Amino acid sequence: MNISAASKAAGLPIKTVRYYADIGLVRAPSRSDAGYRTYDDAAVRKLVFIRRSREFGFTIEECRELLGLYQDKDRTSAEVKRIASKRLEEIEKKQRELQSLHDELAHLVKTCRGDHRPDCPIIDYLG
Amino acid sequence: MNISAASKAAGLPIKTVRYYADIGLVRAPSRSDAGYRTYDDAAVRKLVFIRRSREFGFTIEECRELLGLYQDKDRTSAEVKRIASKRLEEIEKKQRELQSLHDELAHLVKTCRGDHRPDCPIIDYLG
DNA sequence: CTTGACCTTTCAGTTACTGGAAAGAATAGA
DNA sequence: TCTATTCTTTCCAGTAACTGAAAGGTCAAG
Repeated sequence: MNISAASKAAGLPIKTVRYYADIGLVRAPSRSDAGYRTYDDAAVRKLVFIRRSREFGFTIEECRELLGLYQDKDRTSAEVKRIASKRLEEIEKKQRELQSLHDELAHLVKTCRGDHRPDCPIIDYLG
Repeated sequence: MNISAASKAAGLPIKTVRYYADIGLVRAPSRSDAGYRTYDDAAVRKLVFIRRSREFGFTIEECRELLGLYQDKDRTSAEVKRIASKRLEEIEKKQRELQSLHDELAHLVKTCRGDHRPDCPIIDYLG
């Protein structure tokens, strides 16, 4: 499987697949005589694993850890859970931040008349 | 006012104040003989304005626009409201994304036993 | 006069890619 | 077989919004 087939199968842009190889996250298992990266199903599975992990917002380094655990038959689920819980807390923190931002900004937007005149509670609040 | 006093008054790191000057967002109104940036109250007010805008998540370019409107006595509140509404929609979009991420991940974390054994619904889901 | 705090510029690094250029390799069609 | 197109390679640069560090000039206190 050349890189374009692998990238399609994994649901990732070619550039990204190459990037993941560069940083040693998921290397192509082999190269053709001409130097083309050649992927097999196992490599594609790893790419899919990374894509899903990234979709959850795990950083590349966390993905590296998770991929290590994915391939480690002696892993403990406690280790996986620790990483996932950390991410979950970050999500919850972000949610709280967004919520208060939302409430404040929504209030300002609601009270701004949005007409041709210059007076504006949004600007007043920021200034 | 030298840069450190201005940065304290504005609640921004010195590096950031210098950065904002570099990109032409808020330049120091003058320089001392030795070339030190010198800030006055009006400049500090602009820095505070930018800080608050950034806290709402407006991009630097949006901050530039907002600062322009802040200083424009002929602005219309409609223009301000348009920018703020756009940001509000982005926040709401992000909130929806985070909510579904949260629900999925929370479910996985809850069902993971987190013990010494390798079987793990989180890893299963990602793989 | 020296010490230490403060200021300057410039360069590099951060995250996770993405775009583009130049050039070699493979393939399909005439 | 020749050619046109597509695929691949590597390398370099850019993104957003800073942040850290290096190397050196300035200023106030003791």
